[in-house]
Amino acid sequence: MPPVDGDAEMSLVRHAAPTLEMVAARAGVSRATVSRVVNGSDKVNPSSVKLVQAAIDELGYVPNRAARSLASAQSHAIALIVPEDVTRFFGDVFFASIVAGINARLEQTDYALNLMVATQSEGAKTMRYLTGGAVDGAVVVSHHTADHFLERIADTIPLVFGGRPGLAGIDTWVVDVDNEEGGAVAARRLVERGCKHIATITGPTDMQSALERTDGWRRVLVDAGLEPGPEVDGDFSMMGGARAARRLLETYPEMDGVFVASDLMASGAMPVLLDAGKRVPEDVAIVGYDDSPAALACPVPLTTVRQPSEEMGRMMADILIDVLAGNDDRPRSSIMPISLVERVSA
Amino acid sequence: MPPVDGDAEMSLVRHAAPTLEMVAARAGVSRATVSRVVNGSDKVNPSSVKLVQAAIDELGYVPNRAARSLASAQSHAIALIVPEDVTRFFGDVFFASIVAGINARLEQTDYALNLMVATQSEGAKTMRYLTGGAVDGAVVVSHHTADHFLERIADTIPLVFGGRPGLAGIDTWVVDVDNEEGGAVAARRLVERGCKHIATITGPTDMQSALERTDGWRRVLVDAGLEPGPEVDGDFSMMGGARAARRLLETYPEMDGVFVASDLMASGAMPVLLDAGKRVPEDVAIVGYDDSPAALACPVPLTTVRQPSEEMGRMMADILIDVLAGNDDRPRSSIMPISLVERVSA
DNA sequence: GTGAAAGCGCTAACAA
DNA sequence: TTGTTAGCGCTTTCAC
Repeated sequence: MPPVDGDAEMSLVRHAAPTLEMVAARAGVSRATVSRVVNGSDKVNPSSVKLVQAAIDELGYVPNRAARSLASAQSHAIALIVPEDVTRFFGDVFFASIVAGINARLEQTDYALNLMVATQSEGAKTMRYLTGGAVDGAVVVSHHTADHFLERIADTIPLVFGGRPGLAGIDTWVVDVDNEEGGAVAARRLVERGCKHIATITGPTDMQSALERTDGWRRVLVDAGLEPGPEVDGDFSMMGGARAARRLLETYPEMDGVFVASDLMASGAMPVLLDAGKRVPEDVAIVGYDDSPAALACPVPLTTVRQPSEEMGRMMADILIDVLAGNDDRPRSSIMPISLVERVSA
Repeated sequence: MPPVDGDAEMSLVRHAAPTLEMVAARAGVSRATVSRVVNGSDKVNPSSVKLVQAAIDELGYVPNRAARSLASAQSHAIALIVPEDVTRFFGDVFFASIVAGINARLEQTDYALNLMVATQSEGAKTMRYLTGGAVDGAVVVSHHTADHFLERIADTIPLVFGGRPGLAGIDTWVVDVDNEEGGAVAARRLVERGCKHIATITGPTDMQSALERTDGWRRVLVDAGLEPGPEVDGDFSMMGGARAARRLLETYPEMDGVFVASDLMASGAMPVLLDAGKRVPEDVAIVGYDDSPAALACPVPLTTVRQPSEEMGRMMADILIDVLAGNDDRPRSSIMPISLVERVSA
């Protein structure tokens, strides 16, 4: 009983996937040689290479990942670990861009990206997966100080953290943005415009990134010999931004410049200021943060601080790939620079 | 030369991962028996099961995925295909929830989720990956009519489409929402409230989902013996919603109810109406769509139509898993019901 | 530079 | 119910 056409159906004859052995036979060389060509070994006779390439093209050969992984003890996959609610994670444009960057870098390799959402209770399954050789390394992206199970993972496979500082206890690679400098750049812009009474609408005071932005803003004002204006919490939300703007209008009417620590808050604040009869940027200049779509949706196009989120993703992937290739001497910490996107509001 | 401690470093002694064979030895049974236990075969003596379980726990055994895949010709991985820009895709809360649902269902299995972003040019690499046995099946999520390369993939591995209708030419599984009914539910709410002059702010007229919502809205009004009010394009954006609201205020001042086809547009429109002195819901009732965070951020909490996006994701994964298990008689099309979230605005 | 041969860790007949 | 025996398709020494 020949197993050849065992499960062939009438309508769908599925050709058996070509194997390395078939390529070897077709090209008239050994399997080892084909393997060398496929993996780009330099010690192969050019003429053999040509033969093998032809056979590969002709047969449409694609190496079997499972077999390759088994033999080489490498999965050629990396995990994207999201230790958080997926919806909130992906709803954030910042993270979405990071993923885009990771993906962009990975596209140049043959690494596959596995999505691992480490939900509340199920840390155990994730652990088994990650430490069981399913992936060669992982990228961890999150707002929060990460969970402790990551510590144990970190000494099984290489980890690269992104977005925010990771664990205190472990020594892995971290890619982050310079929030302090972001706030500083925004403030500098306002100062250079000639603003004298500069306030800020901040993010929640229990978020590290928010605090750092405010620090940078304050530093520049002080350095410029200006009295820093009020700091009002806008909660990183649109409504919060509007509320904060109203408050500033009351308590700080002389305000002629304001750094709003997220574009979303700015898109809530700006209409309030306009409604109050302030011209933007003539009467009050506004600098936002994020360079999100909201920045363009504002009544007056928003000058804003851009975070290189996609580049961050690319960098994270790049580091991991490099480490996986054996170059684990990359710097442990990479702080990405921010930049100012100049539009109309300031 | 014993290979045992070949690459052990001073600081990091990595124990060799326990294999099935080691478990078998520890439990005093054959490898086949261990395999049966691991894969939940029912033809194993309970006492053997207990022995094997103990050995597994003790050794911390985790099956090697590569070996399993190679031997069983199944990857135990499925792909999430995003034929679109990642940032835009994940920025959409609707899709983010779908991914959450897919993930939730997959968590109950040992399928891994591979993220495949089929970017512009690189269809070829994706093709090779998908048809090369790297995944057992795939879930495709997108706004758009999908690309043609998916057709070729569809006859290699099972595909489940979600979000919006997929290709015309292929016969696979589709999970979608009932947009027409969504518009109808919204309109019905307005009618039942006693509104007589009901307008709608629509999405872009070149999007299928937007058109269907308007159709449902119109149908209900006509059935109720009401003259449908104006349909104004709000572009699915906040600014567009505000613009549309202003337009309605001018051209349709008698308006006492409005269906706004996305919460984002509603959050732009509502402030305009309030500013014009309209009370919500007393003077103008508003029903939104999406049940997104924006619905709660509105000045008046928004009554809105909820799409079961997470359930959709779960359903998609469920279908795929089922099909992969051999039950390919699942209905080709699953239309998920929408529901009304009742808050204050209508 | 090339080939032969021995596995990687698991599953899946088949025998017992 | 259990054990034995072949491989799955690839990489990788090791001779040549």
